[in-house]
Amino acid sequence: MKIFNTLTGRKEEFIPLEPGKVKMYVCGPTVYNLIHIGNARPMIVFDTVRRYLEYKGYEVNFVSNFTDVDDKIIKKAIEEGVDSGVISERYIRECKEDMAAMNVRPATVHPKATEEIDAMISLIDTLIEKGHAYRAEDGTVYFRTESFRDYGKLSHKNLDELQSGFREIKVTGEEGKENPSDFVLWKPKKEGEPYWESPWCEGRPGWHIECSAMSKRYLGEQIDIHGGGEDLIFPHHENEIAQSEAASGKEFAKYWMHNGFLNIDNKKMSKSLGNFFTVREIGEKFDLQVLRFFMLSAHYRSPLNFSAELMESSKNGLERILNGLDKLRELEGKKTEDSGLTEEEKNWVEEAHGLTAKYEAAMEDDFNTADGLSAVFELVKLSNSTAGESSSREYIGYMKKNIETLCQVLGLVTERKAEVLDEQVEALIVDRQKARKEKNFALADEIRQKLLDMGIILEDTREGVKWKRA
RNA sequence: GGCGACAUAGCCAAGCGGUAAGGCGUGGGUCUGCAACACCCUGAUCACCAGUUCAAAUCUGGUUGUCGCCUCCA
Repeated sequence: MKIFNTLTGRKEEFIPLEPGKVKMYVCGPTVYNLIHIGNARPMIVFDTVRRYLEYKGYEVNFVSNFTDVDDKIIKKAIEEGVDSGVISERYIRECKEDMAAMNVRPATVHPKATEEIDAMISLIDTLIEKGHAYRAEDGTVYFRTESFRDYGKLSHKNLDELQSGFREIKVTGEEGKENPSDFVLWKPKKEGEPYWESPWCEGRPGWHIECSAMSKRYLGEQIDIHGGGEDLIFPHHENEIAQSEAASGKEFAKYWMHNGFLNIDNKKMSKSLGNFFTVREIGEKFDLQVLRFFMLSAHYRSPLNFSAELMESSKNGLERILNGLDKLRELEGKKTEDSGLTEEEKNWVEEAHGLTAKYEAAMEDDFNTADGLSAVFELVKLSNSTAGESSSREYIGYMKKNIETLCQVLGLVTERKAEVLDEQVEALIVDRQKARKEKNFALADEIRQKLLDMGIILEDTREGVKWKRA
């Protein structure tokens, strides 16, 4: 299995620190509002990575944090006149709901920054002791970037370049820094803000130290994979490396994975441009499985443009897979006896094996879900054109299981939501069937239109009448 | 200003040196009372220019265009 490592800029063979086990950490959202579809991309991407690793037999310890102390959360709390904990708790709850709707599995652990302050203080303490951090006059603690030789190794920049970049920017309120590229580990409280006691001052942790501390606490000093959006490469991940490696003297993460951005109209989403969608908003118009399918249809490192048209197209594509599976389930339900694979079916099974191999090869190559998905489509086509009434039970079972498994690895829910039709709808369908039998098609069409108005789409298949929600 | 990514059919998107996967859409056909589903058929020489090579969408150089990071950000 190959993974593109931002650290080296190359695809590398994946070798876990400990055979059979994978330790991964993915930077989670700051919970000050409903998550947007940009936040959803890393969630879906890394959930898929995790699923594939598990499919390969790895035991995955997956940690993803919630940043629940931050300027934006505090601002919102002040606006609403509540404690900041009320805000963060609320949006953690909402975020988990959105994740579930996207079929993103909960992490093994979801640590919250506010519950890990002790670990952060102790890490900062170690950094000060080792000369990698210092306390300024006002109690702010900064990381001394010059003390860390490898600073810039992830973003492939050196301190000189960074500093020439910084020259363009006015830095205010940070006069206590020895160097403009030093960053905050601990900052003093301001009036009305939540704070914690520390050896330096009453205050709160800087953003970067959170992830270093939580990763260390739940996964140890060294991890296999660290993931996040590409915008986190600098400064967030660069700083995490500096903190973690300066403190432990060991390589922090072996593989750094970064997903590309989700754009709207080819522009990064931002509130100022007004091109901003929450997952919740999209969920009102589409099943969020469609959003997941959409995101997996491109490589995770490519930028991906979002639009309603593309969602519509994804919806139809997903529907094709689901329809194929429906057909197999129908057929399977009718088969009661084993008859064994026919010679012809053996050939098709052989062909399906080849497609499964194609799928795996795609996933092995830096999680090429777009290519993996194409193999699923080919499998669906094979199934659609070969499985029927006369197929053996083994063949139908095999095809069904195969497609289902590959979809599950991608986190696509293949089961239709079990919905019960109310009696009225049920009765209308019976009436329509009766009308059809009597060749009273005018009445039949009238009933079908009536059902459509109620949001029920009918399909007359060889296996009988099927229905689905619009 | 510094660093980097990308440019493949109407749209989305794989491919990473051996002669263009897949999906959506369009048009035609088969099946069906009709519709839908499904199936069959239908489309590109890969931004442009130059070079390396027996062979390039794939490598090199240049041009143009788009985007990102350098500041909170997935």
